[in-house]
Amino acid sequence: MKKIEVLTEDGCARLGIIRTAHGEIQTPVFMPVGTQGIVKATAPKDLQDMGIKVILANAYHLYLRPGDNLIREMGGIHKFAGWDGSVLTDSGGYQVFSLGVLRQIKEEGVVFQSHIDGSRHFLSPEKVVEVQENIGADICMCLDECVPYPSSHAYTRDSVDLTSRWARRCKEAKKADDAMLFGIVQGGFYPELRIKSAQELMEMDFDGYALGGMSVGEPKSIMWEMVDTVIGSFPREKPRYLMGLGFPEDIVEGVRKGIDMFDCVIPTRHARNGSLFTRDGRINIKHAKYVKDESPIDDMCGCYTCKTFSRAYLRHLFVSHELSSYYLNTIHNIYFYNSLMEDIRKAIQGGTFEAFYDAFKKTWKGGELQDEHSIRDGSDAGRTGGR
RNA sequence: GUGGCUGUAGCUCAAUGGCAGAGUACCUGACUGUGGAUCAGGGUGUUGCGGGUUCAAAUCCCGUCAGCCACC
Repeated sequence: MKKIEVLTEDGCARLGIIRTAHGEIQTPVFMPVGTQGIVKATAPKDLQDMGIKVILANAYHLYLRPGDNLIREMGGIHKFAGWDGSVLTDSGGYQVFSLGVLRQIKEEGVVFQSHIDGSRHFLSPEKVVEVQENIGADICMCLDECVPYPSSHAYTRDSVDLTSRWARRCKEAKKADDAMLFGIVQGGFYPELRIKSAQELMEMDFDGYALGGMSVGEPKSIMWEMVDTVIGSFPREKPRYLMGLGFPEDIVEGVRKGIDMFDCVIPTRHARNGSLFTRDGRINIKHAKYVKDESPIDDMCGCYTCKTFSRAYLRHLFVSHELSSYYLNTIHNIYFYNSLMEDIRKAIQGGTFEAFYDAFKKTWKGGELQDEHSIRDGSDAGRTGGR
């Protein structure tokens, strides 16, 4: 069954539509992270006004607090959190990885301690699906094991096997017909294990395929090599989701390779840390050099923050720890990412994505020190992809 | 007016004759399926000022200025 309608393709880049119980999502799409069902420092209306169609919530966090059963009693996450758009929930597999000290992975599932109160919990693949259905997610993710970098071949192989067994159990546990369930490809940075993982998941026929365990400390060129290794084998009519990425340059690169969906904490977390995106790269609003800067963050940006405030005032708000700083910065960064995705879709639609890609590479300066590194890696990966 | 106490980084304060330090603030960097969190790096100084003693003074002596307290 068709889970994404591919409207047009430009090279490997795809323009498409994913239809969920809460509307249509044009792809390629960037999903802002809203762990608690809401994007930090914003209100749902702000995102709706910008044209955001889908956010990413987190089953692990919502399970611990306020509890998935409570959310179900309150009518589901959409009603509870006042969000009409689509919601994708991450299963908590990544939290098991990132909160590693507290966890124990067994065949049955994961035992872990709450980071909130230290209480012990057990999450199985079945439980994770139940939690996401209670929450009322439009797109659910399987429980997976995200292995650190570097990990041995033997450990990674066993981990892929476990992730596949868990994926099958997730698939069998799923009841809700109106929700999709995505499988997550693991395999660390061993091409044959990535292929094995992808093939085993495809045999189970998920609604979409995610690439997990990326950007965990490995060189970017290796990460893109893994994407190249498996993406060609994915079915055309299923969404492809690169989990946890990334910076604008990562997204442009991913789209070029055929990725449809992205999520990342960067635009929102960086906003709260004063790091703001412009069409040339990133600036940090806390820097003293902006103390009398009357210009907006980006004079080409159409967001409320840029239309209303100077860098000088935004710096003042940030330095003063004024709450509005987090709001205004977040609004800007999400608007920036959304505009980037609109531009990308427009380019694919017009068959000019390659030109867009080249122009982006030429003008984009990434972050401060991160710049050269990212662009160099991106270029290498780009050549590989072009062959 | 007399006596006493205090004066060191933007702020609060350490260092009792031996390389002028801490917390905070500030400056800089990191952050990739979110802790507005956190982590890493940086000392930014006429030790109120001017003399003196000493191999060596924030430290001891003299003078002076400022703030505070007590007493005329």
